[in-house]
Amino acid sequence: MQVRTRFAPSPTGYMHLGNLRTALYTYLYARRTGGKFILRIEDTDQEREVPGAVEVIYNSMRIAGLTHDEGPDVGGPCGPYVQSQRKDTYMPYAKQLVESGHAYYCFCTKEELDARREEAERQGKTFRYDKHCLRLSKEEVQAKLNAGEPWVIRQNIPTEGKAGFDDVSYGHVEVDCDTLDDNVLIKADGLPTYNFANVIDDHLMGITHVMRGNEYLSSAPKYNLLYEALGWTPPTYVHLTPVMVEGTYRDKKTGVYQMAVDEAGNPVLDEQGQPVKAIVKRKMSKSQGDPSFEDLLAEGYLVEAVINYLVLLGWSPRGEREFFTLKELEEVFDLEGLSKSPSVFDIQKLNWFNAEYIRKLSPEKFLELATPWLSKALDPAKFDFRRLCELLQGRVDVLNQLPGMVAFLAGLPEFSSDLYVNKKQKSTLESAKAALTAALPLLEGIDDWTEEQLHDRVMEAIPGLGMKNGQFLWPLRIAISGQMSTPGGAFEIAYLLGKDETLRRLKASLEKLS
RNA sequence: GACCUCUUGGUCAAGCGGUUAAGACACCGCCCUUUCACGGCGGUAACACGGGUUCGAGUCCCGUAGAGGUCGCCA
Repeated sequence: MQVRTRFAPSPTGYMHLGNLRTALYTYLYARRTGGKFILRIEDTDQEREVPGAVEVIYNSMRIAGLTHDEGPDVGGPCGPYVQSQRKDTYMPYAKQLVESGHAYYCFCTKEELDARREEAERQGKTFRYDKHCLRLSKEEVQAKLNAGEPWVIRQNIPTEGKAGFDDVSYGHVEVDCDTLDDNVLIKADGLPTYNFANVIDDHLMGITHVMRGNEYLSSAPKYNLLYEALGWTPPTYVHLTPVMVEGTYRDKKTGVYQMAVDEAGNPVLDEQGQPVKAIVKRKMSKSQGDPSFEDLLAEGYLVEAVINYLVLLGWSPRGEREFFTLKELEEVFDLEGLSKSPSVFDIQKLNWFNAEYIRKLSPEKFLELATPWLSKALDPAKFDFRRLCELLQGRVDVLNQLPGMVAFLAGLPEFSSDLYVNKKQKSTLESAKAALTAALPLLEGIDDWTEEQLHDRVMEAIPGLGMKNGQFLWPLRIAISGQMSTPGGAFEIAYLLGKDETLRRLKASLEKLS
C-alpha cells in the first residue's frame, strides 16, 4: 500500500520550528517511501482566524522546499483540503455515531460547564463531563432540538474497559476508559473539533501514517475508539517529541516572569542586587519570544542550515555524518532514528551549521547575500564589497552579525590605548608609538595602494626598523581599526579604507598616543 | 491532583546483553598566524537512583525520583 502522510497545521500566522520539523519528517517519510505528502489546513477555530496566515504556510513550505502532492493550492482527489470548507462532510458521521450510541447530543451551556469545572478544581478533583445529557430520552432531545436550543455532539466513551493504540516509537499505549472525557465532536457553530475532524479527514484522505506532536499521545486512544465505532482501520501513528528550549518563562495570563530562587527558596540576585529571571526548560514557543522559521531567516540564517539542524534535532541517521541536503534526506530518512525524548533547541549548534553552510557558498552567492547586510553599515560606493566578502565569508556565523563586524570601517571607533599592548606580539605602548611613527612616512610613500604593494613595502621595511613583524603590524591594525579583532589584518584593512582614510586614522591615533 | 510518556557528558546524540561507552556543538589547551576567525592536534565531561533477571545490564523487568505532555465548544 502506498504511504500517504499529511502535514496539518492550523493557520497561526507563522511557522513554528516544532511544526516545521514535523512537516519535514512527514514530508521526508513520504518521499523516502515513494508515497504522497498532503497539506491540509486545520482552521475549524473561527475565533482564532488570522488573516493571511494560510499564505504564510504556503510560503514557509515553499522556502523550506517541502512540496506537497495534494493540498488546497494544488488540489487533489480528496479535496477540499481546508477543513472550514469541509463543514458538511463531518455532520453525517457525527449523526451516524449518535445513531449507533457512540455519541450524543449535549445541551449543557459553556457557562454551566465552566462553573462545574471550577467547582471540581476547588475540590481538587479532575473534572470530567458527567454524561448529564446522555440521560435525555430520544423524545426529549428532539424536543430541545425543535425548540432551537444550542447543542453540541459529544463522544460517548465507555465507562469501563480499556482503550489504546499502537505507536511506531512508543509501542502499545493503553489507558482505562474511565480516565477519558466525553469530548465535544461537533461544536455549537456546527464545525467539528480537532478531535473529530482529524479522524474523519485522515480516513477520507487515505492517510496511512499520522505523524504529529506527542501532545496528542494522551488523546490518541479516544481517536481509535472513534475509528472503531465508524468501522475504520486506524492509521499507523508516529508521535513526535516537542522541541524544547532553555529560556525565561513568562506567565501568559499575568505576564510576569518566573524568577530564579536558590535552594532555600530565596530570590537569586545579580550584581546590582536585582532579582534574576529563572531559566527553565520549556516547549519552544513564539509567544515566549522564541524565534519562528521566518524570524530565523530574517536574522540571516540559511534555509539549508536550519533544515539540516532541525532534522537532526530528534532524529539520528546513526552514523558520523551530519551534513545533509533535503534531497539526501529524502534517501535516508527513516522512522527508526526518531527520538523518544524531547530535545532542546541549541542556537549555538545552529550557528555552527549556519557558519559551515556560509563557507560552502560560492563567493558570488555570498556577496549577493551579504550585500544588503553590509549596506546597513557601509556605503557600497565607498568600499570594495567583493574583497570585504572574501575576508568575511570564513568568519561570519549569522548574516546579521555583518553590520557590526564592519561598522569600524565607516568611522574609527573610540578605543583605549590598552589595545596596543599585546604580550604575544611583544607590543608595548612605546613600541607601538615607534611603529606608528615609522609607519606614517612609509605608507605616505606608497602610491599604488594595493594589498600587495602594502604588504611588500612594509615587510621589507620592518627588519630595518629593528622590529618584529607583530610589533609593527599589531599596532598598525589597532590604530586604523580601533578594534581588537577585525575581519582581516593590517594590510587588508588599510586597503579597504583607502590611502587617505588610512593616513588620516593613523595620524589621529598617533596624536592620541602622544 | 489524575492519567500517559520519557530519562547516556552543559546541548544534540550513537549504543539495541559482553565496547577502553562513538561522534558533533560548546568549553579549555597547544600549533599555525600581523589580530580575530578558519584549519590541525589534544583535553575536561555522561549511562538519574534503588532493587531484581543473567555468568555478564547503559541495554531486559519492577519500584523511586526528576522531566515533559494531557485533562477546552484550541489544535
